[in-house]
Amino acid sequence: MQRVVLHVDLDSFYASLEELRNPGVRGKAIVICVYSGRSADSGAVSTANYKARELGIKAGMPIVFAKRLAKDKDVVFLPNDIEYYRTVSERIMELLEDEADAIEQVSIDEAYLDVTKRSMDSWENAQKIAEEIKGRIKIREGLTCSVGIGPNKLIAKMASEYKKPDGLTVVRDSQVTDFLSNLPVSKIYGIGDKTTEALNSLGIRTARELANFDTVALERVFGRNKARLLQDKAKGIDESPVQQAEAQQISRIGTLKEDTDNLETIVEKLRELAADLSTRIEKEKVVFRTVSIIAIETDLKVQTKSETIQETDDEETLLGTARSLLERFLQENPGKKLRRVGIRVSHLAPKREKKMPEGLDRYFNRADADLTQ
DNA sequence: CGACGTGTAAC
DNA sequence: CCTTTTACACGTCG
Repeated sequence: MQRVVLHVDLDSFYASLEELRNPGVRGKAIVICVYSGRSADSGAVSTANYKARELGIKAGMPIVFAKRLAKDKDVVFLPNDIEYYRTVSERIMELLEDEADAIEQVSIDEAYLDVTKRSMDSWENAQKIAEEIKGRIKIREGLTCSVGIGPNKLIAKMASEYKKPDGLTVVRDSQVTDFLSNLPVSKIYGIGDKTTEALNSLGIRTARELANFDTVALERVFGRNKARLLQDKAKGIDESPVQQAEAQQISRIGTLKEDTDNLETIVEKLRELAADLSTRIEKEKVVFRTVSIIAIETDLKVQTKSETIQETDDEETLLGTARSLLERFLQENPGKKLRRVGIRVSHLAPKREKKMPEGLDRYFNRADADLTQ
């Protein structure tokens, strides 16, 4: 079944929005930061616009590094304002919904669109739809985006990467092999540093080499599933549908003012995070069965601890469970101090509408819970 | 198999 | 000297 899939990626979204609402910074190098609050410049770069990227400033980099690169240059550092970015994002996603047979939002600034039907299987028509989308986003919001078009999500995603910013790249099914052939494996979506290293040590450097590599030998290194996944990617194969997936887990994480192993100090932070998480749980109308804490130590090593309980959506239960997990963690790791701490809920299920008076439901068997839609 | 924990990846 | 959030694969254990 041949498909036509678009990937729409808003160009340096956060930075562009700040330029739009603050004319004073237009045309300058702009760096959007997540400040952690433990010292003046602690935190990381969320987005750098293209002017800032020219200086070597990139997303994920510590703010202090970015400031060093910006030394003596005219660079604007701004704190992020996710609330505002989300508002604009929602408007754009609504606009995209009108342009697609199906849509899948993957992050605040990215979405896949299946346009197979409305393009009538024609790449030319798909390109017209993409131009239409780019025009609308430009007129309505003053923003540019990069669009990739391909026979599946993987190719659409890599096509949108191909030309940025304000790009439009079409990779027809007949062009997939050529598009990928000499691409370094590190540029394949889903292949990161570790996997690139492992592939390189097998002498594999390009997508073509990966696609043609002996499958059995690859399986010995990566296991059957991962090996299959890797070779599919290298061949541009991706059957996953464009559809909004239900959330599997929801989490919140925060940075402590200073490294500590003090129970009450950490619980205070957990309390904040649990409150925030509960708001989201309520908004999503879900219940959860598993609670985890995420402990990030001074050396940034991550450890998790989790417990599965009776299905609930109660904030007190959430915090209580997190607290007991934290107590266990501190007991098992005496002397270890935490830098950051997080809380997560998983095993989510849609919340059922209450049909009987408060509390009465506990007299009934809950074995049918899995059948709820 | 379900629960739990870790690693990898991307944003 | 360092953010945040999510997904998924996989190993291990009982």
